[in-house]
Amino acid sequence: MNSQQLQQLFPYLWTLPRKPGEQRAEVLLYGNQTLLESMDDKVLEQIANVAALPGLAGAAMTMPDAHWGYGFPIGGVAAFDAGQGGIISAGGVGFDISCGIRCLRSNLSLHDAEPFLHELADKFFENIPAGVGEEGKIHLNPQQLDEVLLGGAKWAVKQGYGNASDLEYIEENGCVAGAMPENVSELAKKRQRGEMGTLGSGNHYLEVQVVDHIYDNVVAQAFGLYEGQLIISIHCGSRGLGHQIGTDYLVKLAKAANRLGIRLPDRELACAPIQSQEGQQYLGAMNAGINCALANRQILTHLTRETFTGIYPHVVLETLFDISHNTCKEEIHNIDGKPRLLHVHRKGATRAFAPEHPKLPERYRAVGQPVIIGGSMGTGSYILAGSSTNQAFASTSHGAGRALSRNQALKRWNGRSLIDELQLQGILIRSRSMRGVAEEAPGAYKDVNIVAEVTEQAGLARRVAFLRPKVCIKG
DNA sequence: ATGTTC
Repeated sequence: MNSQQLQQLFPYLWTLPRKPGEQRAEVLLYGNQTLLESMDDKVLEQIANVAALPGLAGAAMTMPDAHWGYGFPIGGVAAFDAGQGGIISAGGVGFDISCGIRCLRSNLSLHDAEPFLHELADKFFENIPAGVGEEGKIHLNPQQLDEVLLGGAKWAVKQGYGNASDLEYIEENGCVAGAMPENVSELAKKRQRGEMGTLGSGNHYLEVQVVDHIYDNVVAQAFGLYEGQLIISIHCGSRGLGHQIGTDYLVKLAKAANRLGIRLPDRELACAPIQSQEGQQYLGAMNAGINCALANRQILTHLTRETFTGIYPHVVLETLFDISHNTCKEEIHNIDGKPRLLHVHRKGATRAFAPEHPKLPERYRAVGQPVIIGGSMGTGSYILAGSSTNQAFASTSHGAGRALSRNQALKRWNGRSLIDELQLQGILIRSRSMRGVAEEAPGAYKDVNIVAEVTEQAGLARRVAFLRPKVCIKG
């Protein structure tokens, strides 16, 4: 986009001035000039549309990694007040409900693990189901699937996948309230019955990484991180179930908007008042989708431990944190100094509670919530910590963010040669889809280093550690 | 993101 149309408020905060007669709330864009210039004009159009939706509280915002999405931009944050006619939108959550990252810290250094990295890559590839429509070893009957939707990661731990300590370090302790499996279609449930414990495709991955650099020693110590340490990150979501909920409710919410006379600036912004029947139905289905994703990452954590232990019996893998970046959450935030209960849509945006937030586990209370910014294949990831300077409804960036579309990437790169190039850099890629690898070429993403740096400079979160990839399993 | 044009 052309940054001339924006007005700079602070070094890393911009606004889009309203045109005469334009009826909408304030739009705020976090970033520097380079990141904003590289964004599609559609991002601006989309976030201005969001700012025109009913019941918005405060400003509609984009994070430094924002890019064009369905209706809402990816990297978009918008909070709505149910009492003021505020809406909920499936496009504001994203198709992959509760897509997120589970990060595990190990008791091994890269030096210890170097001799068996190839074996680790092969075994992970063998044991972690990945790819479109790929099913796992777990097949659930309808009643069991409903239990997943109600119980989330707590259900998974009860089944023997992981332990109680995992739950302590998952957002919402592994299970959100308000899930209503009865609001999830039979088709959505059917699609999921064989997909628990699977990675999926696209930008999802399981990575073995090494802590390459520590930015903040005090916070790193609280997070249990040190240079040279081996880390595992699992990026995935609610698979077929979440996608089907999104598809189902786009239609239902569009009908509701029409029935209730809500004027939509874009039909992709299908939404309904939070207090309407359809709004409540979607909330119940979305919360079921969140629990599905939390259970999924918990089972994948178990498979990761099983695989790793098979190669290196003394490994200990503890959950550092598990955080989603596609959700709508009911939270209390201050608007003009007054606390209000809001529904915060974060689509491709990570929650980042500041130090002393009551929902944080004791271990992290003094330093803030771990925030995971996942990089593109082969480029590295960042661990950050929530900051008291955040004024974006406790939200921050979630990843590098695409710079080129999947089609553009396919024209420019070849999967096989990318894998060869990365292997020369000491990064082992395993994937069944060469097309998928080409679509995920590192060059198709923005520079994650700049995203993390600007995220910190903008006061959204503080950098704690940089993780360099060693093994990457792609869908 | 996605049984990748349900």
